[in-house]
Amino acid sequence: MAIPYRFEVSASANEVHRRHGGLADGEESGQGVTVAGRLMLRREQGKLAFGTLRDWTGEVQLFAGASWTGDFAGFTGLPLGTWVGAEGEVVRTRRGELSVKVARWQVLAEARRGFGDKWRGVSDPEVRLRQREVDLWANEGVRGRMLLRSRAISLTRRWLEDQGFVEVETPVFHPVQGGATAKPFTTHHNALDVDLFLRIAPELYLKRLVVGGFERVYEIARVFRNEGLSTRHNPEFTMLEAYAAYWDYGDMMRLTEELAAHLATELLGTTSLTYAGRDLDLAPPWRRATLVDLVAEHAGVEVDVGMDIGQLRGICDDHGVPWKEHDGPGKLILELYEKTTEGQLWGPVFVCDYPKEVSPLARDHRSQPGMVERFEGIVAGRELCNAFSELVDPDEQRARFEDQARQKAEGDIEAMAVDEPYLRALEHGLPPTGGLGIGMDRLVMLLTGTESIRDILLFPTLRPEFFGLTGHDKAQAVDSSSRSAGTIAEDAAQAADSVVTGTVPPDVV
RNA sequence: GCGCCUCUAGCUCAACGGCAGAGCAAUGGACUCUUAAUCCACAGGUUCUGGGUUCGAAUCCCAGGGGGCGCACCA
Repeated sequence: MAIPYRFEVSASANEVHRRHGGLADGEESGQGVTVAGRLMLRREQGKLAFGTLRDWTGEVQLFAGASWTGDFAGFTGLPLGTWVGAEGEVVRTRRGELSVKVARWQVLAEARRGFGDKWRGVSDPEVRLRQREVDLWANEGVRGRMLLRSRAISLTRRWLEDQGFVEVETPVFHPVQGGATAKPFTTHHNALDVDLFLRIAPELYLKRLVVGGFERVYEIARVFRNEGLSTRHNPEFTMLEAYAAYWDYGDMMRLTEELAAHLATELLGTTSLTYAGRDLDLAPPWRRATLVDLVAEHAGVEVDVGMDIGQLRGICDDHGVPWKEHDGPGKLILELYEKTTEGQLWGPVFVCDYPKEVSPLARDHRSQPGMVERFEGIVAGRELCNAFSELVDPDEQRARFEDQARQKAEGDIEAMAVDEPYLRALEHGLPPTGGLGIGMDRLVMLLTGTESIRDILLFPTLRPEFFGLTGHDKAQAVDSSSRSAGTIAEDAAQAADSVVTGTVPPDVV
């Protein structure tokens, strides 16, 4: 059977429904269409056969009959999952299902592997995550969720551009670790013979662009952090960073809440969400509260960066918060907040004003000594964003970097290094600037109601497959060390045969 | 890294110390309005691996492997 090189589609499943939704039961439209997609279900009835064709806009029924369909026998023998192109008149069956009455059809791709249980789908995480192409067909809602992510990113770009922001691309390879405190991945460039870090944040390059006159700039940056995996962490993730000259962190709070509300309204039609079984309303304005006030509220204790270190350690002990000898007052207060308060905040809430000690890139607070103008947006007990009035003073920045470098020398691999090119840029003058970083994956999790980051990443980071094997197959292959390599390769081919599937209502987005 | 849970047919799952099963998929057949179509027939297994206990192990124990969740680190 010859597979064509192209196929002319005149209507998507969704378009067929839109154009012909008014047909009465048993009525024929008199209009022909060609449609294409995967055959997901098949119902045979003697000399009639019904098939459910799915494309990425939805589903439409194929209605075949021995008296009007070419190669009717072949049609009834199509394995589920086959890509089919079909041509025929749009009709509504007597039982009320809008259908393409198939005159001619052809296979556009064979499905040598099935999609498993057509009703229950596939639940094995190994298959769902490693073979996302299978998951997308087999499990309801997966494709719609992934498409929603795509639309969220697209809407974010459009919205920021409407606010006068310009998108840029800055280097992924960084010679100096900076812009955040995190463990980097390292690599090496041979021709230059230099070690490089994969970026943990685009922050410093973006602020250099503000120095260069890009007054409102943003990047949707894939960043990399060499840390653990969890339902909320993937080693590579997507961070939106935006910087606006002449703005402070208060302006950035407004930008954040307006963006989140805009996305929710556009994608879901409302800012009132349900997440993890609880109500969540993203409508602005979000609550603003200082970090120390929230600690007082949730831990029942008043703290201040001016307090005696011994007293703060005692408070940490009282709340079961471990501390280290070299932790200063600011670090202790942050630890206390993170252990006792952050997870309790359902939000959305802007937690404002952090200790200077733990914020090397944020500007001194205009009225609170020892604090900086920084906020984190907390939603559902998690950090959604982090933003500041940016530190613009090169001397102060150098002192903060040197303090970071000291911590690095003491063994803190997450601490920043002194970034001389960045300091040189600051010496050219960074105007007052507001900066913001939003974890886009977490924002999409909120919008899709998913509680695992892997549910909104098409291909999350996983342990690599071995010879195409996973799980116990791999164990067996390794165990059978007496076998030849060829045998293992054959086993791999068989093991890869695990297939999958299910039914899926139309996930029209 | 530590703790808990889990691994049975292509998929989803039963059997919980006594003959390893069902639904779906696949295969063969019946059926001119189906909707997870239905009906009949047929086929499908190293119960993750290795060891142990037992008259007898998918089941209990030990070790290893894969996966999940939680903790820690972090966004």
